[in-house]
Amino acid sequence: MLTIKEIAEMANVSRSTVSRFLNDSGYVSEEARKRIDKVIKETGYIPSEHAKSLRTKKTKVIGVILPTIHTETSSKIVAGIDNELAKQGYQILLANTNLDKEKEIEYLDLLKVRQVDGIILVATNTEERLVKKVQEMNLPIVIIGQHMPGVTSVVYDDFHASKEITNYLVEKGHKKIAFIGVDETDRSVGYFRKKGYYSAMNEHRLEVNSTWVQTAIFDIDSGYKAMKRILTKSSILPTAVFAVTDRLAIGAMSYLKEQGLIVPDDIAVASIGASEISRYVDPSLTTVDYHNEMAGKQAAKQILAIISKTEYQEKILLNYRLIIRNSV
Amino acid sequence: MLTIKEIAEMANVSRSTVSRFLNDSGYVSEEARKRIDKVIKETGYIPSEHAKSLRTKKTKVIGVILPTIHTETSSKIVAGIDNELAKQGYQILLANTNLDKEKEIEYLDLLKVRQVDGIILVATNTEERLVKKVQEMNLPIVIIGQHMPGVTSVVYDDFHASKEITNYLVEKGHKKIAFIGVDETDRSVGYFRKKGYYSAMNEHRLEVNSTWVQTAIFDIDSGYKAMKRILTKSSILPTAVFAVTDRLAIGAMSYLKEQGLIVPDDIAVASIGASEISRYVDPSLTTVDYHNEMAGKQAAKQILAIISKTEYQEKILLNYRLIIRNSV
DNA sequence: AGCTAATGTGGAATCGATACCACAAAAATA
DNA sequence: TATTTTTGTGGTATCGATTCCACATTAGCT
Repeated sequence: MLTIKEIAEMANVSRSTVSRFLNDSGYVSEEARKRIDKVIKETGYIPSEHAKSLRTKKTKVIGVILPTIHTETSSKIVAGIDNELAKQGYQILLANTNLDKEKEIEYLDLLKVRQVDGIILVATNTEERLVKKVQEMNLPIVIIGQHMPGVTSVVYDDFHASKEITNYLVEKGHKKIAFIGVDETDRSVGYFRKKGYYSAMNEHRLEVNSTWVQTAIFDIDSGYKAMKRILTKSSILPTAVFAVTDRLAIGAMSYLKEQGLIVPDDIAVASIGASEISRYVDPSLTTVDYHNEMAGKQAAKQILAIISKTEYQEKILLNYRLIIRNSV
Repeated sequence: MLTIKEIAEMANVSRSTVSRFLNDSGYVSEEARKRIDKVIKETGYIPSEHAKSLRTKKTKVIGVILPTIHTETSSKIVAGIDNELAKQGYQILLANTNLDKEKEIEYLDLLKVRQVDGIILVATNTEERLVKKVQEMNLPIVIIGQHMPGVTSVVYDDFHASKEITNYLVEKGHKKIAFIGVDETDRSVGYFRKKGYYSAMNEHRLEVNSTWVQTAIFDIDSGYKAMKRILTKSSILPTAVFAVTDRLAIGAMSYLKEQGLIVPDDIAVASIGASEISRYVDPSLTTVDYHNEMAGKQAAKQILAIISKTEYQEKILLNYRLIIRNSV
């Protein structure tokens, strides 16, 4: 590989001069400039980023830790991050945990070793150990999707979004509303969305039958099964169901159809996510748009601000938008 | 940051010894080993990857260039790659071209500068300049999705998949079959899939009305518009349509529904992709499963084989599977 | 005992860049 | 003309690791 030394020799200057030329730091005469430029163009020389980072301690790489890469939410977030970072010449080093909480912690170290300039963590939980680790990282870091004390974060307004969509179901005349959620260790999706649902139900003095509330994991099939449990175990059948993600809602609808029930006439379905297909399932899904790309974009902006030590907010609360379609 | 020098001092040995300990190269006495181990555990020292790569010329990072990150295909491929690479302690440096062909070439250089150990390119075209660049890279590289002479590649069997699904439509009694494709500079999705379609039509001596063949781009809305063009411009209406991707098919179905046409009774729809939602649209989509995760996995295996100089094939042709559902 | 081989250790060069500093020449100012 | 400033250049230390080599000590074998 070509090095700065060879370029220097070929252009008849010192390594220092070439370096100054490359970084536009300090004086370089017009003559020298031309010679160096010519040699570099001819040889196609590109300086080694590693040597550079070794000295400067900067890599222009941001580590991104994802719980899973093949969901629409994740890829939209990454797209948002990437767009913003690319503008500044930063790149993404990807770490996929596959929903393994242990790896979330592990990868923080791994990325640090790679000397990334910062880390964006799309978090699924707020376990003690993770929070502690994050706080001790001593490296610019931004969390997406969960609140952590003292850590810069970009969060969705899960409580209010959830409450609003439940309210909407009530407005539409539903009194018996079921809920498909996920484990509460996921504070945002699990805990706050459930709280929003209960809060709305309480305010309207509506009863929540315990069999109406089911816990699922994140895939479509799990939504199917949860809906099945609701229908088979409940003595009083609900007239509406709110699922915390689109995928769960799609699974639920799939079971309802199988049972010959009509959505929304027999049972209304609503969810959160606004995935692309939510428009194309039949009936189209009433859901909440969370602006995932915006989340990625904001997180990227924050991390760049932290790195460049310009001002940044500690907490960014994203807004959301209710999308009314035909499933309610 | 902690360096090897400090560890050496604290453990009362030389840097060489610490290095030998870390890499299990050469002799280290039991005593020294214990002392070093203790110091490292206590301090939480982690060696700098940059310094390491500077000397060893290895980074354990693979660059992945994607045309777009927020499609299911892409994220599945990346998931496949990631799974395989993670086993060997490799990580992914992501580069997203946003379908910009210029960037595809640019990123090859950019990743090289970062001294990645290899590159996996999910290609959308086989333009002269790109091919030339790839061949000149002088770095382990694997292409997914397109054929390139002299370059290791993992490809789908577009021609036969396309032919088979067209044949299936014919078997089902359709004689007037429309086609929604994409630009032919995308050899795989654009050119070969179209060829497969024509080949099947020819073999059955079926006529192809020119208005039946429409070109779209990759999103759902574009499928909608293409379907609209087919219906509005054709004097003889087709009884089936084959779209080269699920998203296009979903767009097409959405238009058909809007027009009050019943799928599959009035018009049958088939496509390629087997995206998760293809099961959940109504009617569920007859499509071809391309095993995208497998593509990623194979590409990762190939690149690791090239790096470690073990044996590898120049071309891997993936198999596919027809999934028969209700849209035909 | 005498000699080769195995075991252990540290010094120093090296990877490819940056950055500080000394110094020379030319230009600007007194 | 003398002196300060500006412009331009190269030498050298440095970043944090690895690796080769020299050298010492211990063990193993006639």
